[in-house]
Amino acid sequence: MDRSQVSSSRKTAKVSNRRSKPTILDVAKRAGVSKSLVSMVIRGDDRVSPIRRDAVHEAIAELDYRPNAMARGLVQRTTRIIGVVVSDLRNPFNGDVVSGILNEAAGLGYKALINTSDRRRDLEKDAIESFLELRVDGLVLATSRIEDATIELATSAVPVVVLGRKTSDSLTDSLTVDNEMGAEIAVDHCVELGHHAIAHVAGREGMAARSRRTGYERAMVRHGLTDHMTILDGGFTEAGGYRGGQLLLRQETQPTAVIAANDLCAIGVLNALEEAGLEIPRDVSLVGYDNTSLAALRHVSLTTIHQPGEDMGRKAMDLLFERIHEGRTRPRHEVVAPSLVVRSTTAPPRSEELKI
Amino acid sequence: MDRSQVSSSRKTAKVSNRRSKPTILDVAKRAGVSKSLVSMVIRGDDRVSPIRRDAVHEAIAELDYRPNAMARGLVQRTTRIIGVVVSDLRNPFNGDVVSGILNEAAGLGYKALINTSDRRRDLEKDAIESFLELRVDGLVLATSRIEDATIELATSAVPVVVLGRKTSDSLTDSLTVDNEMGAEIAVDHCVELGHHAIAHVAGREGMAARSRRTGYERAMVRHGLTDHMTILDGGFTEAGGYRGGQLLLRQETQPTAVIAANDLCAIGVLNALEEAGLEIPRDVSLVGYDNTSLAALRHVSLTTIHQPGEDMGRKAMDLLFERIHEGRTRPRHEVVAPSLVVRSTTAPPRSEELKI
DNA sequence: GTGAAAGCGCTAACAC
DNA sequence: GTGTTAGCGCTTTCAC
Repeated sequence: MDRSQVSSSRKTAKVSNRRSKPTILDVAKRAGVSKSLVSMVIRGDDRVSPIRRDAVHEAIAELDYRPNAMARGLVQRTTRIIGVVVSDLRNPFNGDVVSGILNEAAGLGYKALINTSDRRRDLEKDAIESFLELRVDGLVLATSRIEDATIELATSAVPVVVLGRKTSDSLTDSLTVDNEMGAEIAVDHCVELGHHAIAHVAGREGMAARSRRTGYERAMVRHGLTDHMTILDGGFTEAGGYRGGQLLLRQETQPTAVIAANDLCAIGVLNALEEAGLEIPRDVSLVGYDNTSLAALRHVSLTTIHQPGEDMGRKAMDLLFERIHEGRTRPRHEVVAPSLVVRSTTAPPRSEELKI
Repeated sequence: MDRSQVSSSRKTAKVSNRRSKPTILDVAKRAGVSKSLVSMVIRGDDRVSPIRRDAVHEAIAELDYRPNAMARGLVQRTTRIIGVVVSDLRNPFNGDVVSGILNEAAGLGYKALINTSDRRRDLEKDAIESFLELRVDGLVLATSRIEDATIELATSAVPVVVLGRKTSDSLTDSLTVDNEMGAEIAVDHCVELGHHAIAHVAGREGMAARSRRTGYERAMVRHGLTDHMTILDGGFTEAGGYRGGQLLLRQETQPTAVIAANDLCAIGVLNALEEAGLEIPRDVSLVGYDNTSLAALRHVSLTTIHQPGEDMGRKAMDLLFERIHEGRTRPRHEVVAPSLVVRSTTAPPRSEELKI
């Protein structure tokens, strides 16, 4: 009711009226041209005479006009927006992924918007639903525990790429890091340094834990170190690593190198070993996994396996683009390679122990 | 051209046609009612007969219909979306803030979308501009180094709350943590434990560094410890803390407690002190700032100052809501209180040193 | 080169 | 209770 009063007074108070924003029509009137002319200027159409173009630009500046993305999206049936759903914004790795998406998206003329389920599984569906109602052009799902049904739901509406796990349906793209390979690289590194007795403090649950364990086993077999294989119960937490470290100390022949399930776990192992008077890497070499900011701490300086978060983000955006603009319909399941970051927790074994 | 062919064949291939999504009209036809009836059902209007309501719901499910948020937004002139711009998604603190916004927004019937400038100042404006074109109902700017002009630009279009620093203009709401108070709390804690010689390894630049330093000074004066005041050059990094720690070791009368500029800095101090053979907290007590995940590590277990990120997010959303729905126009500048988290790096001073 | 007119999908009066 | 209608702000043929 008072809304109509406001809009009827718009004509007299164009600029200062902060309630209803100027429309393309306001710009057109002010510049003395038609709506469509303004539209063309905004889109950079070159068959507009310079005189009018300037007039339009001036009017836009004076009115502080900003095109309405909803109106445009409605008619163009595309938003040039990619929705990104992440499970946990507190995890810096997701920050890397998002950063990669953002950069690649910008280069391709897209914008990315992020929504998080805040670790709550029931919110993942909401987050996705919101994006679908917004009519995003594509979706990146970086949330490992999401339900298959939810993924299919999204896929039926828009191109989707799932990060961090393989998808069960055959329609959705996926992008994963090769956890087996990561663990193998870690073992290879230790072997190259001269270690034979290499233990693994394993994670407890989830695909990542299983794959890393498998990779460890495979590498040990490949190097003919089957007899030296030791898998200890640990977990992805510092406490789990500590537990694993204590188990390690009780082994009759003590390993000279340890591959931890992740960085946090490695810190736990470190604590347990140091408490027992061992020195890292003099007495025992230690490799983490994930290359979190923890590992980079000088105080820790952990040799670890890096997952290329930014690259994954970029790649995810590329996969989306292929579907949106190049009409690809066959799903792709990309696997990216992790890499080794050598810091100060690995070294050749002590000569005494080499003789064992 | 072929688009029109697609839509003309829509009638025959309603469900399986994944190209153009069903509209409210498709639902209406299928349910044998009018558009507006469907609209009412979706909005939960209770003056629709149950028979028709069911028919509509059925049609919606069959067609996998999803309302178009853009079309709705266009006519309602509101999106019920809050835009959140953060400078760095790798910083877990921002994760807390976003989480708070999200939760509060959900309770108030809003959704929040996040965009990041990825630490690049030139992208902040873009991020904001995108949100404004999307016609978000409000904006949370959690990016400390943003330019004043950019803030004003945003404020002229939509309610804005700036996090982490006071705003210079008198229109925008702001929400800050009291850094002075935080440092004072840290000093108070040490004094209560019996310390007198309390040093501060300061940050190098920025408002936060200055405020924490001022808070330290004020508390020392308040406790009559002016003679014991020692401010060392450090920085917000681990290396900076290490440097500060070394300076500390060179003091003629050595402090029994240290307040670091932040947690990272505290880790650096810790390293320097431990390398010199000192034990924490037996020989020296240490307080960090920020309560990052680092501080919680068992290996570190740092007493520190916590900033209530989630609360701030919630509060930011509340401030926005006040403007949007309660028509507040006078700006509010809220300051929230930090709190002390006691862990294992602080203890009473050794009795020998008490006698000094 | 430029303008008129027809929608994009939806909501909100307003009739009945 | 239900249908009709008039836009929301924009792009896009299609004339001129």
